[in-house]
Amino acid sequence: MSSLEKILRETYLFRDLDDDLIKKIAGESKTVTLATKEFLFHEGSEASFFYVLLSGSVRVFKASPDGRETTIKIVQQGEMFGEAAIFENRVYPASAVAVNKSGVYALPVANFLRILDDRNVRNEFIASLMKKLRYLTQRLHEISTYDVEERFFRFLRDHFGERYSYDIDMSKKDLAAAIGTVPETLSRLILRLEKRGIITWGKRLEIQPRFWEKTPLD
Amino acid sequence: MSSLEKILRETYLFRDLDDDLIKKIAGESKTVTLATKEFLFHEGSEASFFYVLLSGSVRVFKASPDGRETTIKIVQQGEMFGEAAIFENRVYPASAVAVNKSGVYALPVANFLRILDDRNVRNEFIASLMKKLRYLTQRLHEISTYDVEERFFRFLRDHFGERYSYDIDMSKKDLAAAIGTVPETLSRLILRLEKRGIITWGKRLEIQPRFWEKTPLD
DNA sequence: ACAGATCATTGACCCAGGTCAAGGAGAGTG
DNA sequence: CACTCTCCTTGACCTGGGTCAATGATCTGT
Repeated sequence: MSSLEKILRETYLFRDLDDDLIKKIAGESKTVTLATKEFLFHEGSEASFFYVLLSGSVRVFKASPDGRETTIKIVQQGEMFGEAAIFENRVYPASAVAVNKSGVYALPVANFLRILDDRNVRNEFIASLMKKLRYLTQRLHEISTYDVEERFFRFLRDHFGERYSYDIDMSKKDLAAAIGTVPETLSRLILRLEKRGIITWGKRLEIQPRFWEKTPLD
Repeated sequence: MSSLEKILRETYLFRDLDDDLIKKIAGESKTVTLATKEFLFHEGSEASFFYVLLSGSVRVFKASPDGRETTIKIVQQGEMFGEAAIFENRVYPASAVAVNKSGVYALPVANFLRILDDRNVRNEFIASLMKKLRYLTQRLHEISTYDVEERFFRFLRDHFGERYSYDIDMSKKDLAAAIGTVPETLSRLILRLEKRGIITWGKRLEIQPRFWEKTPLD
């Protein structure tokens, strides 16, 4: 079993696939390594691959003609992305750029349509789509309902888990984008939270243990 | 062929299905009529059906504990909705309420899993999911990038088409929700646009023909 | 046709957070 | 080591649009 096959076994999308299918997929696809700030694809360009994130992290965003960007999601390890164009619209509806050094598994869409006949893959695939649907629905709700401070904590919890100490592996600029604001506002938020004694932002981000207990985010 | 079967033939999700499958589906599902403001399902309740809108329109929204709502989408005729819970999460992630008198086709999720084996249905289904994914992505971007005025015109165009005269078949309250604002702001927007001579809101909403030409929304 | 409820409009107020501008602090690079 | 970039921070400013409240206008059920 090649190393790529092993990697595939680890992505939940393909873990239940039988050996010959895995071989087939592995043979026709590839892994790509991305440097920080390197683009994987651009909104509007032809979508010939879709991806699964193996390591690092990738920011998916949309931009308007005037240059304003909306970060849709910071992709997490093991998640698939760039799949929105498998059928008709054969262009990516958003852009993807590496937030830091990342590795992705790239699968040609043409092959993928065939392996959708496999019931397990298909179900995993559809389940992934629905998970994304729920994510976007939730995000839309959060953006229009909660203020920056609440979005900040929700992002921490959803992205890193509910911890007391975080290793924030991205620039504050990217973090600001991830919670739907600008760096200035994030900077001021952090200052305010430090003054209130709720967080400390040194090498790592520390959150006062009492805090989560006081503010159940749901 | 029963009348329900005929209706199914008209929804693009099932139009390519062969006769015995259509019969099977029709036999195990039902149509429901909703009065204005009647709920079809509530966020968090068990999802045993998913739906296709046959007539009227339905508003899908999420609410937070404190009562604030976010309208995710005004469902259009022929669109499917409430499907996000077919696999794991067997509860609806949002609520659905009729904006005006509506008819929906309700399909038990249990049956649906079986008919996903049919390649055409499956492809239509996945294509629908991806369309929704693109919709939500776009909407997220619009909400965080464009102001109320631009969202107003984009909603008109996306929901009714690029016309000069509209029959707005929903309350201003719902319209305000649909573009992500409150009735007061919409009211003031309309006043402003009328003063500027861009629209007239009588029995129908009229837009000055020159307007669309001057403002290509993309 | 009446009463109560919901919807729409308008005024007054206010504030979260975006924009613009000006330094500083690293971090590569030649 | 100087030079350039990009990032981060902080101050000053301002505005879109949300909130609250009061008054009409419409609608609904009985």
